[in-house]
Amino acid sequence: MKKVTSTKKNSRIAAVDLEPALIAAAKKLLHEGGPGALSVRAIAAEAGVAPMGVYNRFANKNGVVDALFIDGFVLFNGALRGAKFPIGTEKNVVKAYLEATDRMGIAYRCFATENPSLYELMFMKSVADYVPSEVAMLSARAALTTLIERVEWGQRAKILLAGDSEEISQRVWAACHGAAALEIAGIGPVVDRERHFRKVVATLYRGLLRAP
Amino acid sequence: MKKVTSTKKNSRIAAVDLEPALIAAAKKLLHEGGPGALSVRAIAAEAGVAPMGVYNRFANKNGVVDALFIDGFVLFNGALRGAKFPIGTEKNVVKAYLEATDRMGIAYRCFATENPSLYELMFMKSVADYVPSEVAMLSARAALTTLIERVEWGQRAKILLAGDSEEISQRVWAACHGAAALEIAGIGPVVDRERHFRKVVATLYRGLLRAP
DNA sequence: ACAGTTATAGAACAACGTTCTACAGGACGC
DNA sequence: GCGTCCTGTAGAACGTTGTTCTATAACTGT
Repeated sequence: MKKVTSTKKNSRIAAVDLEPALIAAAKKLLHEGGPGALSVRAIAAEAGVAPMGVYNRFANKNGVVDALFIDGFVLFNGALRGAKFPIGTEKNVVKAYLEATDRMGIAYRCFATENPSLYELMFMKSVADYVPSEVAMLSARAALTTLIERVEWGQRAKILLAGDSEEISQRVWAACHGAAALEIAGIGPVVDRERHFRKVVATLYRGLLRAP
Repeated sequence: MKKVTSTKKNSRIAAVDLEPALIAAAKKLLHEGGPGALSVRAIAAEAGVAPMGVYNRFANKNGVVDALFIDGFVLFNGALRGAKFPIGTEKNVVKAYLEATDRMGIAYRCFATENPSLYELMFMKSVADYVPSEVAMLSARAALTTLIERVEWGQRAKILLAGDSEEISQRVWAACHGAAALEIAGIGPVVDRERHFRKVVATLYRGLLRAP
């Protein structure tokens, strides 16, 4: 084990930043083998360390899971924010807005289908006995904020119905999550899953329109 | 172990119909302790038998889970069908129809919130390494059929948009499931969960209306 | 250089799903 | 009615899990 000499006093720096290494190892295992492959021994082995290495950095296995959870929501939030949003100068604002919501739906689905195990971990309790920590819940909350901003934009532009933007945003989230979750679980007869997902989002937004 | 004398030839009947007893035991454990409490040893002990009793009746633990899955979908389908549906003689058909969809949404949410562990098992992969069998998938499919019937009713009455009723029904399902899953997972800031759930369903159906 | 702290590896423990191994007791041919 | 077969039973055992314990080795501050 190579150690890094520390400059901080009264503290000892461990093997080359083991904490990120463990998280990276866990992420890799999760991605390649699903939640079932996420064992303390496997994580430690992947990071080239003994199982105790995990417990020296985290309270327990769920501590690592929590890190994945938080990291996942950062990625998730970034994916949502990556969907270009109309500035408001378009001639047909409603059309532009709905196209933007469509892009965001696509981004949502892409995140879920490209990282199904991560998505399951974040939303589907796939890791038994794991309950998100307080800070994890905050990072989840941050992702909702993105949705809220989009909804409030639509409300200000008089495109969407007025009302509690937090609650309305969660309606959007619920629709997206439902479609994504059923797709990941392989439940339902729908074959063209992407089209279906976009239809779910579009239908919900149609229901939110001020003047349909 | 009390045995039941058999009249069938060349077969031996085991302790008082152990199979249903094991399923009942599993159901009780799931309901009281969540998916984590569902262990082969616990199921067997609850049914007053050795762990091998499980393997004599089922292929493995997932066999029991599959039974719970199927049973859950029968219950679920019954709950959905229990929501009274308009016959079509009402003076305001649209209003009656939307009230019926509201009732069905409430029934959906009731099932999920009253049997959260069962709902997780059915929809949220809460039992690791469990994949529903073919027949289990069929029972899940049967529940969707109920939704399809309701949607097709609305289409025939010219209330809802025309289109692939299977796909449209799954949109409804996705919205319901999304709201239920987020509620069970405790994700999202919404406080009045019942109101929110009904809003989700209502918003989606508004998006499906022919003439809003 | 020495004392003290601390992360480490590896063994150990309980519980898990599953398999193996005897054994007991009803069902069948006679 | 009797002996044999078969089958469901209990209990131990195996490998793996999360977690804890223990002894050791190595860095830190003086």
